[in-house]
Amino acid sequence: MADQSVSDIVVGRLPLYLRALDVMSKSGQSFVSSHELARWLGTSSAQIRKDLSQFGEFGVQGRGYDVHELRANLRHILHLEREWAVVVVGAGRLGSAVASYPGFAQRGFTICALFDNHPDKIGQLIGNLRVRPMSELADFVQAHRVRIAMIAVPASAAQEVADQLVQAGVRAILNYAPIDLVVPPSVRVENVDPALQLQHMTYYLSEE
Amino acid sequence: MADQSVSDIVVGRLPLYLRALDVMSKSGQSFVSSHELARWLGTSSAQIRKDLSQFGEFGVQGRGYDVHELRANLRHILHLEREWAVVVVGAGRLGSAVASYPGFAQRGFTICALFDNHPDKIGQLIGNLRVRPMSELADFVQAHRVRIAMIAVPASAAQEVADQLVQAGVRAILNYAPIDLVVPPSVRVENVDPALQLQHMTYYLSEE
DNA sequence: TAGATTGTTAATCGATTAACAATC
DNA sequence: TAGATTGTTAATCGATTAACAATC
Repeated sequence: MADQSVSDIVVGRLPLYLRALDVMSKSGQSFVSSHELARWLGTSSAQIRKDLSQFGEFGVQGRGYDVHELRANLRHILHLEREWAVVVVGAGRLGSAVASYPGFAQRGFTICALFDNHPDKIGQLIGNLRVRPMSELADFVQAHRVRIAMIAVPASAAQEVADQLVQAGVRAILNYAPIDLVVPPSVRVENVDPALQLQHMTYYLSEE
Repeated sequence: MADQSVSDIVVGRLPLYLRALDVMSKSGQSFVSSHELARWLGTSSAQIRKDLSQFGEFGVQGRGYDVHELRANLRHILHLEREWAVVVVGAGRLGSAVASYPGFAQRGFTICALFDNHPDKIGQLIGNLRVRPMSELADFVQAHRVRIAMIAVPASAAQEVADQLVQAGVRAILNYAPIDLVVPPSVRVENVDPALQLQHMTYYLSEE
């Protein structure tokens, strides 16, 4: 009922619920029960009801949840009613791909700048962004009040980049470098390392 | 001691330990204590010792763990002593980036084929791979005994691709499409959806 | 030996599940 | 009203942490 302190694990499931609701909404479905949503997502209906109940009473007994309304509520809870500006650091192969990936803009994240420290990269046009030198990073982040950054530099440079981003005011980092960043507790970090996910799965694959 | 049935959450941490050991190994460190590893990874030493103890007794009292030896043990446990062949389905922007990303090969995953069903794409050279038509998928997977696939097609096509992959004998899928795949219990799926991770973090960002 | 760190047990903590009264 | 599904409580389950004897 009150959201005085919701577990991070519950918060992490909300975007998943939202993604499912987006699809249902597009397909014109107007109501959904916790059972149906659970089947869709491969969880349990009890978990969905429990999770949602931490933030309010969004359902209707006997009917389920209004898809459009629940979607709006989740977007509000997750602060997704606004556009978020994001900077990308690293304009190599990975950084370029990340910066041009249309999936971010579709879900409310506008990539507004791309930084690199390599002279050959600076000034290049990637997608519709000109690569900027690292020396402009702090000023840019402050001037545009950017709160979110993605790191796509080699592991050896990632921590230093993270330090600079935090110093400049970034509060959330999506880290593509295969290394554990050290940041103050007020800054969130999420890691993307698909090779790690493959290595998790190979445990279950028998040797040929 | 016995690995009769280790929780998936523990298995998922092993690649993280391995990644840290790779770095330590390269920097020439020969022993590491659970405390040091925990500091490095931002976990607790008790958790590391508990996790590792599920698979054997790898440490030495008073000294810690031999970096090289523990690394070898983890690689063995995770079935990473061999190269794994991987196919990528989807040769769009995302699939191309994924197929050319050198991070997979570095960690033992060889991308050996790239498939797409779009006539314009088929035959194109991406990195050193020629894009193959979907019609060749099943034969290729069977002939080369491929067990791992990555899906990088639009959400609307992902489930059908997954069905074909499973049918052909794939046992582990890394899914880049923003949708929950339905597969038999013998097949593992891991999802990559960075936008979801951003949406998780925005919860903690105050409105401006 | 003295100091350090493991592997493991027991205690704690938190998350998931089951069940059901409330109610649309 | 009868049927369905919520929100919530209590019970279960599992994961993390603390502590320490064993031992290098």
